[in-house]
Amino acid sequence: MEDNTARFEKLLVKNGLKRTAPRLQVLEILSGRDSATSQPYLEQVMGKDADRVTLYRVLQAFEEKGIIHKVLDQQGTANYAICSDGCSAHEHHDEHVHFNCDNCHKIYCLDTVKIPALKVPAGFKVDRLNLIATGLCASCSDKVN
Amino acid sequence: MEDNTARFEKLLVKNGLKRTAPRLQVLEILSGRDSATSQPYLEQVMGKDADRVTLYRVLQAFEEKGIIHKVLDQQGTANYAICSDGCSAHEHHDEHVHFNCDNCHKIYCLDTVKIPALKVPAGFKVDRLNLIATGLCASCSDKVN
DNA sequence: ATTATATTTGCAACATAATTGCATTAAAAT
DNA sequence: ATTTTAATGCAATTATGTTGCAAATATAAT
Repeated sequence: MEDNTARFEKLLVKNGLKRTAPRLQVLEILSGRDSATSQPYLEQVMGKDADRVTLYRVLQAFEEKGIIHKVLDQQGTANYAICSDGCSAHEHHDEHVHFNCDNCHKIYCLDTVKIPALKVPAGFKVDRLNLIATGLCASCSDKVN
Repeated sequence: MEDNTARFEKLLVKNGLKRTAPRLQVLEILSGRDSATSQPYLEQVMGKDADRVTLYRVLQAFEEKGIIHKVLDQQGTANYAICSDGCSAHEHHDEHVHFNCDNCHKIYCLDTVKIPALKVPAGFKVDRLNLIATGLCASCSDKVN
């Protein structure tokens, strides 16, 4: 599947968004990475191809439509990853665990790991869960040993 | 136990920190609240009693010593809460669940709720866990009904 | 009590991150 | 082709966090 572009264009149209260069570029970059991508990184890679403000707005629009989801890392920096197919504007299915590596600082979406059920005190109504595990990723713990 | 001040002074001395007005004030404010407190709120309450920079440094020093711990809310804003007694500079015991209310935006430390054990893919080494639940707190879900 | 010291504070300047308004441009609809 | 609507880029502004340094203050030493 080399023709990502066509796929992305469809994705945009489906969500009522126009097919513009900055938007396609963001989708290309995000899809080409195995972990969530920080806003600063995107900004750096895109360079002068797109204004900083445009990037913010693209990310915001994508998030609202459920095309991408935001994960905050330990420092509170926003990181973005393309949502799996189940996501939509109204129903995010990103309740999987995010893994933040202390060494390479990548953020992995561990789609296979589900967050166990949780007992909360009476009266509390849980709507969403966000679990961030920190430590060493498989690749980095290999190198250390 | 109305004499918090004496208690706080001891806490500072124990951690090799001098007993200064801004530090005591931060401890007073944090201890008087039932949920984690955001940096902006602290800044607002302290007003011109302390410089913004001082506040940052006080919070940083407290965190390093294990006197308080930081929780990031959904927006990535730093929130602080006094650690329970088990905490120290070297060993934070803040692996409990934090609850972020959508309505009042308070952050509760649910000390009683433990994070369930987690299965991660081979090679990943988990060091710390941070689980944020979002929804309605007991007080707010009461009001709604 | 006074002085010495080491820490802490407050200020100024700077750096980074994010938002808003508005004119211009580009995409889609007619 | 023209119109309409959405998106971009720029400038200005606000929020957030950091650093260096001189002045002030808490504690230890005398």
